Amino acid sequence: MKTESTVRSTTREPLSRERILAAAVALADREGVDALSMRRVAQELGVVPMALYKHLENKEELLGGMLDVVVGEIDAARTDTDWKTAVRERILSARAALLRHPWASRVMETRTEPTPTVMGYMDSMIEMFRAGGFSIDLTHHVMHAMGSRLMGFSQELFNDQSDADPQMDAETFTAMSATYPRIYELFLAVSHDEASVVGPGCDDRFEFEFALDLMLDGLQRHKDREQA
Amino acid sequence: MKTESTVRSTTREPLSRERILAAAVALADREGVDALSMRRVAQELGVVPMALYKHLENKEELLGGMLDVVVGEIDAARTDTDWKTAVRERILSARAALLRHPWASRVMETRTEPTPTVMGYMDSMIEMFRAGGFSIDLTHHVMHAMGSRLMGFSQELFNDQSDADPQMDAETFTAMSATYPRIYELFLAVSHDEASVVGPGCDDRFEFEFALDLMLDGLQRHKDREQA
DNA sequence: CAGGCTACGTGTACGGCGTACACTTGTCAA
DNA sequence: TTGACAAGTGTACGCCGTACACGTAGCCTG
Repeated sequence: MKTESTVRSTTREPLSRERILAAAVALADREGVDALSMRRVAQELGVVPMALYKHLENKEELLGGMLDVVVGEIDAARTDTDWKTAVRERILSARAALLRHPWASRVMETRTEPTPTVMGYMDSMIEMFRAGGFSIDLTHHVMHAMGSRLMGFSQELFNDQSDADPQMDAETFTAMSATYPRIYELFLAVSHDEASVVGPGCDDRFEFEFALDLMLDGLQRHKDREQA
Repeated sequence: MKTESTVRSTTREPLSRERILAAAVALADREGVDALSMRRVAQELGVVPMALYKHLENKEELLGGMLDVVVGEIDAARTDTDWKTAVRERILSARAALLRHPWASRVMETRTEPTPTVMGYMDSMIEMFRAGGFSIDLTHHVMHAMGSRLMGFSQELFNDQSDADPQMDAETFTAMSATYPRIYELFLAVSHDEASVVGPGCDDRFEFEFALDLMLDGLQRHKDREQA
């Protein structure tokens, strides 16, 4: 029947770059970036893998597009405060976006070329520092020094202590004290410290802001010295 | 002939974890980490892929072992100076090791669990701060704040401007000035600045040390405040 | 010296990946 | 009606990591 086939074809709404990216982001949020393959995304959309290639060059472009979605969630820059507050808040907004999409920082690290969206974000970040009175040279160094922190993340070397905690039995615990006495000592102190908070482990937000403020304060001093 | 086969079998010296790791590191140094597959490493050693699995659990362990090789190249901690000098020099030594093996930082970012070797390195790093008079709490924050910088690297968002430079034609250049005026301005200033150095682009070492000192100075201040 | 155990290297095979390329099909303008 | 064009399909290729069964050579014990 003509009508039915027409109905069916209009019922299944057509693919588009946006629909693909949304599905991919949702999949990565739900099952992690390791589960994200062209084939899997296609399956999620009820479509054959090669169909994606009508809207995307390749997987690289898919990943880039997904990052653009995340970057798009970062708040715009405030213009009604001093540079430090504005930068600080924006970076925390970026961090919040990355926390909603935990795969994003890892994908970002992997890529070599930034997308136009990311470039735009960097551009507006530069603008914030320049508007705050930073010289071109200092701003340049700042951008390097801040690095990925501008995007709201910093790579921790062992990021997963919250995971290892509960299953750590007494045996490995004491073994650790012999092999890595300093780490053990730190670990012990932190566990005690945070007894009031839910469970042991570090307060990630505090640690991030500690490091962020360390940098911002240092930059402030550099700027003041430069202008003096 | 018995003798010949005996000779042959002794001529081809047996595989070992060390030989495999060395071959893998050499391969990654030469052709990049993307070219590194179990099959490729095996081929490099004139052996069938599955042979590697007699000495290694899986590819994860191969990567971990490769990182251990790199970490093993980092100088030991000096004990004859103040904490800041000692930490600074050691981190720069780590950076030098990573520059010799450009794939290493990316591999490190990828992994979740640190190897015992890396744990040992972290332990000794903690020791340096503690010996320098940092409290346990502050040391803890320091470790988080320093993050991957402790291992001698920091992730830059667009790490490859030196590559894009030469082939950038006038057209894209002016297009950039319209789309990303602030990046353009920065770029222009930097290019001018470094005319004395060989070619344009940034002095990576300077940028790394700028950020490192920014952190170390900030930490110094924290420590002094704490002790006051 | 015989026999078997063990450590090490081999061969084959499986399921998954990204994606090239040739094909159908559905839509709409001329 | 037709025929061009865009969107989705199907098949296939060459990679990947690695499970598993199989030799085989060397040593240890009887």
